[in-house]
Amino acid sequence: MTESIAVVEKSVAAPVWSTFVAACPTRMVLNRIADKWTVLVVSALQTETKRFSMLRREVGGVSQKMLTQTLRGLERDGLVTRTVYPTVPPKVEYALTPLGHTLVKLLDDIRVWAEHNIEDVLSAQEAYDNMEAGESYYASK
Amino acid sequence: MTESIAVVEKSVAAPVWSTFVAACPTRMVLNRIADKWTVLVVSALQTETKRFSMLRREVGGVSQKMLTQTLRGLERDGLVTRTVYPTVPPKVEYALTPLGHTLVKLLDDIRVWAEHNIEDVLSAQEAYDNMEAGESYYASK
DNA sequence: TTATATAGGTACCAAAAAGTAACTATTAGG
DNA sequence: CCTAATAGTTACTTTTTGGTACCTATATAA
Repeated sequence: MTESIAVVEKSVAAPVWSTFVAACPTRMVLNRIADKWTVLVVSALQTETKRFSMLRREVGGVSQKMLTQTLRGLERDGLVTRTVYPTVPPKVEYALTPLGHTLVKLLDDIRVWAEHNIEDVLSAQEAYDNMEAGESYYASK
Repeated sequence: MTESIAVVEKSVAAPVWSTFVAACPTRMVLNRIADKWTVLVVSALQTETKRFSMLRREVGGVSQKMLTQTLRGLERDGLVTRTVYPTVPPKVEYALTPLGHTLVKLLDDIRVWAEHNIEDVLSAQEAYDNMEAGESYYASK
């Protein structure tokens, strides 16, 4: 066991986030937004408060289980509020918090970068996939 | 099979990225940057070109396999160049491309948002975890 | 009486991601 | 002849994530 995953370890003035640390803020944010449904759910809530079944209809392909799981995670992180109306049948409304709205801006930045560079990435992938035959270029040495 | 994962499907003027689509640029970017090592590798290359073993030392905890895999992915997407010096023992240098450098800026945005809001998120988590007992607040109806 | 609607929960299964350990090639140095 | 150094590859195992199907409660409407 020569390699230990660093765990917080407030040691001597070291570059705290330089190695893999699960508690790194950047990593936490990536773990939050990078799952399969979070971005779609947040986007769906961007304009208005919505009920569970409405979200289920709008976010195509999501199962009940995954929608619940996603919403619980967002609620736990203070990005979404959950309001239960104890009626029959039940009514539960989900809404972005102010913090959740700032996250939308970040997602916009990602989307902008993505749309701006997707062409380059795709053509790079194509070029890479079309050589395969050891055409990796060597340096003159 | 009532729920099909939408696959491109250039249909009637529909909100193309509204449902889950693997080819969505935003999703591609998230898939690229959200794995366990990519951010760390890109960060390590931010300042200068580095050799494989140097990266392995700097990115604490990464295995040979995962470092190779991560670098191959970045190379395929045109974010990193790989230069082989056919010496013995081998020498291989990795460097960010201009496109890779623009990605660094995006990662900075994410890091800034994360560091700016981590306190709020952590306290929200704590609050959420400390109720558990059905204290979900009900609306007046 | 039975179906319907809403908002879930839970058990089980499949697929994907990541980790571990062992193996490769080559040449220089002792 | 044996070892070390670099940059990997491969097979196998574990962990994480996501998906499917079925279960709950309750009041109303037919």
